Amino acid sequence: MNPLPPRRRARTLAHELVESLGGRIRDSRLAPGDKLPTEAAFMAEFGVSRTVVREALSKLQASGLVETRHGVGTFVVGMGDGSAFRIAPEQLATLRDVVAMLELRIGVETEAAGLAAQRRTAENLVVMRDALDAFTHAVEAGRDAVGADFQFHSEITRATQNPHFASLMASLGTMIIPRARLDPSRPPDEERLPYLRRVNAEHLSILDAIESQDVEAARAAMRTHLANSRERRRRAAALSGEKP
Amino acid sequence: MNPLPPRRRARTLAHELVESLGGRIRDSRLAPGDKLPTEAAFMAEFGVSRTVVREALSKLQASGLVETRHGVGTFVVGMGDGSAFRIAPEQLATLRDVVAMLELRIGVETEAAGLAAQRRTAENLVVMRDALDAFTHAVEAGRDAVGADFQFHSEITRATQNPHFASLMASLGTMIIPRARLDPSRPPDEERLPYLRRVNAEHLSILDAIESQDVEAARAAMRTHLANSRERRRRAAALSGEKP
DNA sequence: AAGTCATATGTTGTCGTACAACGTGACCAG
DNA sequence: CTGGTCACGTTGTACGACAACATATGACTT
Repeated sequence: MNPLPPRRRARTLAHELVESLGGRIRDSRLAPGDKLPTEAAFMAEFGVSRTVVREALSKLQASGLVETRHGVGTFVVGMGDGSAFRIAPEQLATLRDVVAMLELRIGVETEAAGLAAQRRTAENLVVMRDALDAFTHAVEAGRDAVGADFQFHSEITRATQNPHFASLMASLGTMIIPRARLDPSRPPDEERLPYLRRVNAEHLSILDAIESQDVEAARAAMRTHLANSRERRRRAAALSGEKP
Repeated sequence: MNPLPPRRRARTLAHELVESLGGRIRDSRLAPGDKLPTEAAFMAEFGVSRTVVREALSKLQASGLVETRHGVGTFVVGMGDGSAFRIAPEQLATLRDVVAMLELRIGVETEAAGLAAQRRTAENLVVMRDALDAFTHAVEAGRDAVGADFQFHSEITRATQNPHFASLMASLGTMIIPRARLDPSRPPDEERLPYLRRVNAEHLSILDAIESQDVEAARAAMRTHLANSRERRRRAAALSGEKP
């Protein structure tokens, strides 16, 4: 089966334009200082209305890629994603996007777990245990456990003593958390309880491996945990009739 | 004469709206998860047309502050603080920073190599081979091979068919490349040649594994390659008397 | 009475046209 | 040659209309 089905048309026309123009800038078909075609030219080229063109240019402006001068035109100002990695909210709209996000997390967090097993301090362990306690209490009390979950994963990246891991995880988390809280496919409490207990068990085996400084076990436990999360997400989406 | 004359404060109506709404979000008058008023409500409140309102919301979207769902409304998604992952240039000054960067790359690119082995297209393979050819020619001619090196690694992340990997790699690369070119600890050409040949050999074994769709071999080859790079970097730094 | 489907309503997405505001360059008058 | 004015192209804003989408409402079926 194809794990990444052909992209669905969840994107708006303006998004496609942003993607297309952003690509032209990144591969230097449009260099900094160049003047972009006029809005009318884009209307003709892409067969869309001026509304769409203007919204696309507006987004590029906000991203700092281009600059528009009234009565003159729009100009490329920089090669954009130079050193700025952020996940646009609309890139987490579809199941495909969420799975893609989890794939990246598997890579980053598996390695982080391995490094954490080598380098974790006593204090790191304390914070992790506190986070798992908070997770457990939240689950049993029926409250929201997303925050504690994120705190646990976040502390693992901190335990690598490598600021890049923690920084990347932080920027990922700020996009993931609000989504998870508002997720419409969240099952009712009766189904959530065993589900969350299993997540908790997986967390514990990660913590055990890190505490005993078993690098390979930590990696394996983290990979298992995130791969399971991916499958759970897929199943929940299938149940609620979400299209792939 | 001056291609970019001093920018005057081009205060458009949309800009004022962006400022106003951005302020409301930052001082928590609009908390994450809240639903913003409808576009019609904004038209009435600010006395502007829907065009302006939509452009303002579009910019806020691009800034990652809000998210719009078709037929539902616009929602606050974050406070714009830690939502961007960027690597400050001064964070690559010391050997420790470079090693830390390589550790992150090991996590990301090892996973990317595994996914690439599963999903690479014929075109991906062509680009990779071209990049390695360019690398070889540059090495033999004594020219700079950093660009070709980066292109090879970049194409691997693209072969995952997962845009997040490619995007992250791109943002990493723009910081790494200029550094590598100006690296003062680069050994003279006599020492560089065998060093670069070995890098080339490692690249080839990665490509072989990806081509034959051997996931584990691709992962292992990539991990070996980056770990070796880390050690080579350490040794070069030690020789030139750099402090850890 | 409960569940299911169609419909109504509200909201965002796209389109089209029209005009105003702004910069630039060309043209013209002196 | 100099100065100013004017026409033109481009972006900024406005208004109106309809399509696409999501949710709520109510009617209908069982």
